[in-house]
Amino acid sequence: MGRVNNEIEDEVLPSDMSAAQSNGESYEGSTSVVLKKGPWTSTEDDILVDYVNKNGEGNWNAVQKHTGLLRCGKSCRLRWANHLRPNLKKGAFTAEEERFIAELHAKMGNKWARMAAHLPGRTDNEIKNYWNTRIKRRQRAGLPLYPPEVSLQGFQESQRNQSNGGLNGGNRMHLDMLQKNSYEIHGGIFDSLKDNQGILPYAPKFSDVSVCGNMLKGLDSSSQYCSIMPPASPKNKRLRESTIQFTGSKDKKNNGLYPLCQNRDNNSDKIAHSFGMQALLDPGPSSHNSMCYSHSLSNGNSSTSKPTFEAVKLELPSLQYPELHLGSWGTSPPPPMLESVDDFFQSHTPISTLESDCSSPQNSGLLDALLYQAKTLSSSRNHCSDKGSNSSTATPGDRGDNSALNVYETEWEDYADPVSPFGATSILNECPALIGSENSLDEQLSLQTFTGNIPKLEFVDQVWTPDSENQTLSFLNFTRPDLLFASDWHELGFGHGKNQAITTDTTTTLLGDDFVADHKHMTSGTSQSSQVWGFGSCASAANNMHALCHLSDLG
DNA sequence: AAGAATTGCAACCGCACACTT
DNA sequence: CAAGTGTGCGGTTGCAATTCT
Repeated sequence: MGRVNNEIEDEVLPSDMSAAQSNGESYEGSTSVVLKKGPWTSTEDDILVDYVNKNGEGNWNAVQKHTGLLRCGKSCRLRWANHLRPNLKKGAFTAEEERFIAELHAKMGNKWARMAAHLPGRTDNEIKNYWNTRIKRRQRAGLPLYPPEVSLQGFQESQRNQSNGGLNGGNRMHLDMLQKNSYEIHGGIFDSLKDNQGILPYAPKFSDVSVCGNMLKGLDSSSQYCSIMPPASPKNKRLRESTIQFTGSKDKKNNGLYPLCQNRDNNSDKIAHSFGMQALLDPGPSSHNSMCYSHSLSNGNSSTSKPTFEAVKLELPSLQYPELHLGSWGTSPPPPMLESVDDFFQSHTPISTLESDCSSPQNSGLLDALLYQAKTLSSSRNHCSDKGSNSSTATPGDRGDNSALNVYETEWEDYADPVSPFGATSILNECPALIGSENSLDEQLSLQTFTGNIPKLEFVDQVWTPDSENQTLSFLNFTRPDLLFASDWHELGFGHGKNQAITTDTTTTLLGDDFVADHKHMTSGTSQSSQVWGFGSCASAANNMHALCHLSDLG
């Protein structure tokens, strides 16, 4: 697309301003100099390019003085940066770029300039436009904002955070290291970024500070994302990092040595941004430390309270939809089924994250994934009644084969601006139950929202790839949504190896001993994979969740 | 074929930070 | 140290192109 530029007109220095204005151009400025606005002409471009070639970038306000170009400095800079500078890559984003952007956005949120720093030849404006378009597109299609592999990566990293006892607010994953595998998978497309590999030993050290407490305490409910919430702390200074991003491995500051003190509040703020959680996280003393769904109890009425983030802006950091279809919360009429499902999964991406990247067309990129998912969703509507869940259908092998999804090979970033949704917040946001022992009763009871949305899962669950689905359908002949949910929840986070013990502890705390007993029973009574016990125990877990929710209703 | 609606992009705007004076 | 200036970032807007009805 693109407008037909009126570059042919070449009215750089219009002597007849009224004529130019009639062409949709406008002028502004002081009495001495009237600056032009609107589309640039080729002549203007030439002038600007010539000026930059001679004088270099910067000092944009001098352009007008030296060349007579009737453009303000900001406009010149923008034009240069977005259209005129060399090595700009024009045209549609490639599949790899799209996927990479998704990854970056999941980690950074709407930090377009920083994202652009990772995409040579692309501008922040371009990425921003692309992303906004993508949001609309996927929302229309009722699809998750992030591709499954991105979601899974975040989920697994979150799990890893959990298993490491928390994440210090100032000790962040290094983005570049975090994405190491992605770069490798993307096959040298982002070679420059590979320089970062090996700078740090892949496993960073974590502090023992509880991520829940630490992050939540520092959460600055900036009004940027929720007009309801006044800023609770002074605005953090913006960090100029775009150049740091470029420096890659050569920049020690960006490689794990960032001062912790600098980031604490900033971290919390950004993390909250990443999750669109401000409203949820800082509603005031009464709800302190309440995580997702805390609205359920914020006013003592678990079922009728309205969400506190009605004014959430469109920032979508991290595995979150910008718009949560708030109508689906509380007692408001639910939105159309498909969107509801989708929204649910924005917040609980783990369920969809296990879709095998190897067996689906998603390998071809986000657009393909979009088409594929849309098709699948569409077809699922016709089959949802005879198919069980799914999320467990991604086999351990699926995960193991996908290096991009292997959290244990990812690196931690020490981002000065840590907005990674892949921090422990992710898991808190996506799986409130996992918060377990560290959480308040509010959080546990808030599970009601989970179960309340469960019936919607059936559709989205069908997104699973046919292959993996077939493998496990025999186990999944459930119709109870809570079972489906629970199985998803369990299978995703807890079904494998070293995580099981942690999982069991956590869930025991939350869900009670009978859950564990059930778990043991299932594991001892069958040789099936962890998927099986996952289902069985999750049935129990789901029941307990229901009980909790029921309690909250009564309360 | 025509009008309406939607889409996608370029550019602008306001704000905040860094640097200079 | 405060004011002024330059720069960059993220959000928003305007509008041509495209698609839909």
